[in-house]
Amino acid sequence: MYICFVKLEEAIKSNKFKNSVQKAGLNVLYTAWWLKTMSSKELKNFDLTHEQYNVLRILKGKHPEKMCVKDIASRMIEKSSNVPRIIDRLESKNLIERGQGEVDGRQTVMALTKNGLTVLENATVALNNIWDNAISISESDANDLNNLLEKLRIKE
Amino acid sequence: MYICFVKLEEAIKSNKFKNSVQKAGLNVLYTAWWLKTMSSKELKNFDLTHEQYNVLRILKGKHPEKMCVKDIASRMIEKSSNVPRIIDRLESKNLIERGQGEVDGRQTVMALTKNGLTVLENATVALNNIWDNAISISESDANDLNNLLEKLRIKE
DNA sequence: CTCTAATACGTGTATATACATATAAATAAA
DNA sequence: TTTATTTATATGTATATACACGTATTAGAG
Repeated sequence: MYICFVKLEEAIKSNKFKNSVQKAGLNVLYTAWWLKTMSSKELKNFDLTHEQYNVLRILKGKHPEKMCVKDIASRMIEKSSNVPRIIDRLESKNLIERGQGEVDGRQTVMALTKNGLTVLENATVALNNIWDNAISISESDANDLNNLLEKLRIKE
Repeated sequence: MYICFVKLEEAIKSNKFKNSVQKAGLNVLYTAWWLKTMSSKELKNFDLTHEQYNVLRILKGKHPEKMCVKDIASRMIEKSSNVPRIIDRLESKNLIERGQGEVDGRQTVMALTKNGLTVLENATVALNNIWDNAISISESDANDLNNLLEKLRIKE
């Protein structure tokens, strides 16, 4: 269904790793690329990019309350995302409504439109389906994976 | 030293996951972003992007033999990388030398320059240092992580 | 051998990342 | 209050991603 090499060695045609830690880093990068590619293909059916979907999903977390740019940015997976520009595109597609903050005049606040909520919900169903079908790992293994990834990121 | 939230819940300010599998997917995406950001900051000292470094590293694998665009592309971690344009930038910085393929006239073949090899080697030392210091996981845990990631990508 | 199809690469476009800088509003300091 | 500083967002630039399409060259069918 999707390009996917199970073995990292096959994916990048190399088996020269400094150690297992370096291999794990590259494996995380490759797996992330695979997940993003898979998701993006599905989201294309809804005329959404991965990042646009992410913003919509974050907005739904507070719906129908409005959120400001900063709050959205702090919830993004990729912290260096340029939220104002992602918002531009969502607004031009009438998926969100944007206005000036009333309490703080510097803020731009926004919320999902009715249309945005519908698109998000449909996209979510499709995306959940894809993930359920493509990711073949048990809940227990997923828990182990979560623990290992958080172990990897620990700062001393 | 670097922005890093150990717990995913903290990183994306959410604990509403459909299940552990979904959380693992998001965790992989966040960890990949963290690794890339960390690496890019270091590579900036060598005026290289993550992707440019990746191409140089691939070229070194065959050095001093020349490689064609297709061979490089097949070894990239992110398969949708636009290799010709990454090459443009490496050539303009005199890190690689590019020419027409002799056997197959359609091919563009290239190899590291002396300067490119030096830059790559220095960047590699710095990058290995960063990874050794920032990634706090044992070889044994790294092996488990590799197995789980490859399990996740298995197609039935 | 000629014509067609496949392949390798380059280029164009929309969107995103990463980061520097600008602008306007709010807060703090004098 | 007036000024200085911080904060929230917008904008600009270089590079990258994702993908469509164009072009030249090779390979294959007849």
